[in-house]
Amino acid sequence: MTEDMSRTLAAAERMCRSRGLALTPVRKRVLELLLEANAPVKAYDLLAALKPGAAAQPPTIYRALDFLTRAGLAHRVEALNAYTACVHAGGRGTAELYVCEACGMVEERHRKEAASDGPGGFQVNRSVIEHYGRCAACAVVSQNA
Amino acid sequence: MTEDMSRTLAAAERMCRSRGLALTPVRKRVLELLLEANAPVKAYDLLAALKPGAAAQPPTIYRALDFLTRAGLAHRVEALNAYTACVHAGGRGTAELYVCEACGMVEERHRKEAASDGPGGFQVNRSVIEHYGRCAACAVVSQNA
DNA sequence: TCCGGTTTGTTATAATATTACCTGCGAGCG
DNA sequence: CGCTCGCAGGTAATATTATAACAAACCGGA
Repeated sequence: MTEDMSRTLAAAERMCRSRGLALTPVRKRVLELLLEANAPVKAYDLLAALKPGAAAQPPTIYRALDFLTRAGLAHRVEALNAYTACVHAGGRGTAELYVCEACGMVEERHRKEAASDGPGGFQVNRSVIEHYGRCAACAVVSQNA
Repeated sequence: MTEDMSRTLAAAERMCRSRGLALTPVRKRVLELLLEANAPVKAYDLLAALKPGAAAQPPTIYRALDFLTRAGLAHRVEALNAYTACVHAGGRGTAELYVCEACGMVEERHRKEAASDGPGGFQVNRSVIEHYGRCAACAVVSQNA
């Protein structure tokens, strides 16, 4: 576990405490697994990692993911049916994800706010913004190939 | 079938002919179904609509949807696992979708460029941009409620 | 203590999507 | 014509992703 991860976890704990959210062992463990992975993780892979041997059941993981995403501690990567830890624990506003298709790395930017409402008076509640391509390192490699 | 739909279909046919793509009966029918719906449609709903009685099998519909999305005639709505016809048949660039959570309507905007490349030299191939909220009409209704 | 809410466990099943293999059809060509 | 090659679609089976429904455990406050 890197120092960054410890810091992010600690920040998550503080945030939950201050908002009265329960970061239970299961939830915390799932967040750790997401942080350890350097790429989006599938729900069933988390499930397998959660209780090696005595396989946990799907609702366990989906409930934890639901909690984490609501709390702003994780994101669902819609186009991959996968999940990734949020690096700006509990950050407000829309997260914009840059997913490298070569190495899996996810960069995250937070848009300041509420994406200017849409065309013809459309009121935006929630936005999904995901970019797929190659991170700088992988772009170089594929150039050489 | 509205006049708009006929026009869009005709445009799709022209586009396919000019690019040497085969808009076969199955594919055309699926596109019609997407156009008739005023909201994103699930793959299995299309499947049911495609061959009432003699249920078609999943690959039929997924192949058609794959063709249509590649051809730029339809979009997959990632966060809904659903599909919607593209109103700018074959338009280039990234489509940005505004999905009304009340009535299901989808507005579509096309961003001109290939989305400015991302942070730290990230090269974007493909972007998913989906906004969820309320269209102008539904926003008014919910205000009155 | 008892109650009420929240979290987790457990079983079953629903919904979404893909693999693999086969059939048929039409274009190009000897 | 007869061949074959490639694409489109049919079919069966299965993989993957997600939820429903209900029971048990836990925990704080009245």
